[in-house]
Amino acid sequence: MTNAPTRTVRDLTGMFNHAGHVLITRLTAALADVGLTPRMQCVLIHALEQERTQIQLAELADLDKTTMVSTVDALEEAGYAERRPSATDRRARIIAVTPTGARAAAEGQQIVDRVHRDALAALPEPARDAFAAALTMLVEGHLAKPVECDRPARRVRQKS
Amino acid sequence: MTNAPTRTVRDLTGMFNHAGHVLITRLTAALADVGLTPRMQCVLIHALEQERTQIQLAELADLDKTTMVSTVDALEEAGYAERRPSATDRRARIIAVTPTGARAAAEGQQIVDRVHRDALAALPEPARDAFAAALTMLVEGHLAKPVECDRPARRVRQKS
DNA sequence: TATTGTTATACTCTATAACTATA
DNA sequence: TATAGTTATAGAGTATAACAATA
Repeated sequence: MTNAPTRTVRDLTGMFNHAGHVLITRLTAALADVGLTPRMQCVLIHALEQERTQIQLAELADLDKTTMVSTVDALEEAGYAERRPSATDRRARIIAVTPTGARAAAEGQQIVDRVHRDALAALPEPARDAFAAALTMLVEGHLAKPVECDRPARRVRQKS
Repeated sequence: MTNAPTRTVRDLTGMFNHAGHVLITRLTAALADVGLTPRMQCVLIHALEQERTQIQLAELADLDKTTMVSTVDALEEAGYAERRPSATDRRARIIAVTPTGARAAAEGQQIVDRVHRDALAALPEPARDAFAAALTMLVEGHLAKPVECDRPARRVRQKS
């Protein structure tokens, strides 16, 4: 018996996109309870870890710097964060998380983790960790970065 | 020793979205060689299987019927398909694939399969089929459909 | 009254360019 | 000259509503 060739997987792309979209929808609905969007939550968490500028946060959250502006606007309006001048670079703004924002972020992270855990819990125990490990391997390896493309495809820049 | 709790997976949503985006980019670049977009390819293949109306194809390709109009426009312009009146419903149009379109679709499917196979080939053999099976299980099961949501999240309706 | 296909339009999000103030 | 943040705008793609023809 020879090794069976890898079975062709139909619609792999569609499955990734579908799963991502459903999860974004769930995160959006669940995080609304604490006044956050997935994007705000992502930025808030990274801003909480250490002093970071908008540019640094944009990089971590995979956002354009222009998108970061409106995200920080929303965080300020919600009272969850404040722009403060950097002590070392007068061009840059440190995003300081308020106590209220820190509480929201903590609750938000529990929500995010729960949504993700619930999703993976649909897999039988032996497959669960292997699936997560394989997905991580793909995303960090072969699927790490897109090819350059004349007509760049529409993108969903949504993490969590 | 008790069972270890499922490790929290960071950024599961982000990984799905990222993988989907990278694959769309690759498909878009690769399919351009045969004059197809991923969306055209998807519609063409389903139209080839049997006589189908635009609405039926829209359902299969997960497209809005208005998006289907422009997709079929593109297919006609490329000479890959034609709108023909349905024999049984004078409102409906059957999308008939031309011989040229059939050849393009066949080449396109090989391209799609190759891109997907290459992606999965990045996983070690024992994990490959298990990963595909788990992803399918998630998408058909727990992540089958999004929750209803006040502010519906932006969507990438891209299959293949 | 409901459905197919079409058109037009609004809306959301991304991408780009230009500008300021600093470095 | 380059970078951080901002603003404005263009661009791609989705969603919605309205319409004509037909069921």
